[in-house]
Formats: sequence, structure tokens, C-alpha cells
Amino acid sequence: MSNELADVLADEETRVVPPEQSIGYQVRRLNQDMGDAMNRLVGRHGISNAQWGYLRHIYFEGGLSQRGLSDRIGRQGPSTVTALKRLERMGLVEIRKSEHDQRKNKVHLTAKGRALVRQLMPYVEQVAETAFRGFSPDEIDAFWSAVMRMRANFGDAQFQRRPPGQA
Amino acid sequence: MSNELADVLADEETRVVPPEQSIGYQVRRLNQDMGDAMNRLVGRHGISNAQWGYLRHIYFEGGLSQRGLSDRIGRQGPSTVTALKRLERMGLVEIRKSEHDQRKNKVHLTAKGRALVRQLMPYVEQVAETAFRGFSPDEIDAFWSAVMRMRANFGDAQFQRRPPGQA
DNA sequence: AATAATTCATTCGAATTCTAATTGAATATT
DNA sequence: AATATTCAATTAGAATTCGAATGAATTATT
Repeated sequence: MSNELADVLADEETRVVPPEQSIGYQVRRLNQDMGDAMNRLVGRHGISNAQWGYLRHIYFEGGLSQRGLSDRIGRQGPSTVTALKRLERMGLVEIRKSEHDQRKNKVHLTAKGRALVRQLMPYVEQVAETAFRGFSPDEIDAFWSAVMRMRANFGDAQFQRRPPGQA
Repeated sequence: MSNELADVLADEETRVVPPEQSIGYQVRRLNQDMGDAMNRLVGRHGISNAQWGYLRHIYFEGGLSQRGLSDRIGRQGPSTVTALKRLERMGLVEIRKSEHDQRKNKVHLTAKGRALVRQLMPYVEQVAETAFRGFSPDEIDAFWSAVMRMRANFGDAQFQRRPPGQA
């Protein structure tokens, strides 16, 4: 029962970090800010930021399988299933069985989907400009470089949801 | 009507940015990496990263109302209601009606909750160390400064879910 | 003091995501 | 060739979050 002893030890050994000084918290809030901005901007066109992510990926790499799309976009298979179903119902994507491999689907944008992506693309630039307002080109480069290095660090670490996959 | 014209214009005027070159996408992925890491680490103690966020905030500022907590943590009211209910059932937080204002609740950690927060705190440090592996102190400072400036930029912009609230 | 407006917590329904388990198809092993 | 393994998509069930609407309490206005 000497909870108190354990507490004291914990207090001595561990620096206790308030949320605002935690990098995880601040990155979450930044992500939230950007997501909110995108939701506002693309929301007027009837889609969410989440859907925008799928549409853009498919725009740039049509014909992917759902597995391939999920991996590129960083979502699990079932999330992609439900998202695509919804987008298909909206007439923005088209899902066909693969010829060669009967297990796989191939995902494409419809003409309507392509037009929408092109229409919404400027918003991405707008959000980026908001984010980097007051930044010098060097500062922007430094931030980019830092983010990519951090992501690489997590790629090396043992924390991933799905193991790195050797293929 | 002339959708095609609009498309051509869009193509000419807008730089079409692939996902990997979008800051929003990369920040989302970084956030995801950190969240996955935290979920792995605190998951073994029966809580999620989402719950960890609530617990830590309450640890550092006990006695807040749910409104206050929601604002600090960056979640909407209903999200906080469900999260707290769950944490209350787990015996980690205690919710009492405020004396002065019968509308408000006051949220505190239980002894069990406080002990758990202290036990889990080191994981935050571990994730931060992973993120910043290979960074010089100056590079860490620069990243922090960039994130805070970006968040301030979004605070200025008109994108927020809830307006800035002058109190 | 009476009424209006605001604030806080809550309920409701929906969107997005996850893990685990299932089914069917393709590949590898014996 | 027969069997086992792996892989793709799906289904089922749950967690987390949101916006809109509600009810009760407080504060502001007339």
C-alpha cells in the first residue's frame, strides 16, 4: 500500500511534462488546425477532409488496389472499404475487380471525381500559405526537413501499427 | 455547362500538389506515428492515447469544468462527456457538481488516476526522444518554434471550429 | 422584478477509424 | 497434384469524435 513511496520515486525520477510542453500534444493540435481549415474549405463542396485525402491519392495514382491505397494513405483496410463505398455512392470513384488477380480491386476516379479534385486543389495551397505565413523559405525548408526526419525516426522504431512490410 | 473550361483554368493556375508534398499530409502522418507509439506504450496499461490526453490535462489542472477542460484539450463538449464517463467508470477520474455554479462540473483525478499518470509519464519522454533522434538542440528549438508559430497563424485565420472566445 | 440571452452539460445521430474474424483467391510447400 | 500458407477485401463490433438540438442554471437587459 505504500503508494506514497512509489509516487515520490516517480516524481523524483521522471520529469513531469505539462501538455503544452509535449511535442505530441502540439503536433496533434497543429494537425487539428489544418484539418479544421480543410474541413471548412472543402466542406462547402460536400466532402470532408478525410474524403479529400482519399480523392487526392487516387487522383495521383489511379488503378491502385485497396491494399495499395491503404498503405500509401496510411489507413487500415476496413477504413478504406467504408470510405470508398461512400465515395462510390457519391459518384466520385469507381471500383472494379482486377483482371489478373480476382482478389484485388482497382480504384479509379470518375470524371466527376477528377473535376472535383482539380477544383479543390487550390485550397491545399491556401492552407499551406496560412500555415507558413511569416516563414522565410529557409524556415520552411527546415520545417519540412525536420518533419521528414521525425517520420523516418518512427519508421525505424518499433512503434508501427503494421510491421514495415518487406515488399 | 463548361466544366471543361473551368478544369483547364484550374490546371493552369493551380500547382497540383501530390500528397507526399503536402504539409497537411505529412503532419497528419507524423501525428499518426506519435499516436501509434503512445497507443502501443500506454495500451499495455489499459488506456488509449486519447484517454491519456485527458488524464494528463486533468493531472495538471484539476478542478476544471468540462467546458474548461474541453477548451484546453481541444475537443468539443460531447467528446469530453463520453471520454470522462469512460474514465469515471474505470475509477480514474471523479466528477462532482460545482458548488457555486450548478451548471458546471468539477473534474478531478482519483488517487488511482494520479498514480497512473505518474507511472505513464516516462513514455511521453520516450516518444519525444524517438521523434528527435539525431536532432541538435538548435534543431529541436527550431522545430518547436515553427510549430508554435504555425498554430498561431491558424489562430489568426478564420478556420477555427469554435470562434476564438474573448474570455 | 421579469424577461431575454448566454452558458454548461447532456443526448442523439452520424462519420471516421480501428482490431479481430471471415471468405475467397493466389502462391508456396510438400 | 494436394495441402498449407499467404493475401485481398469484407463484415462485425467498438472507440473516438463531431454537429445539432435540449434542458437547466446563470447572467444581462429592460
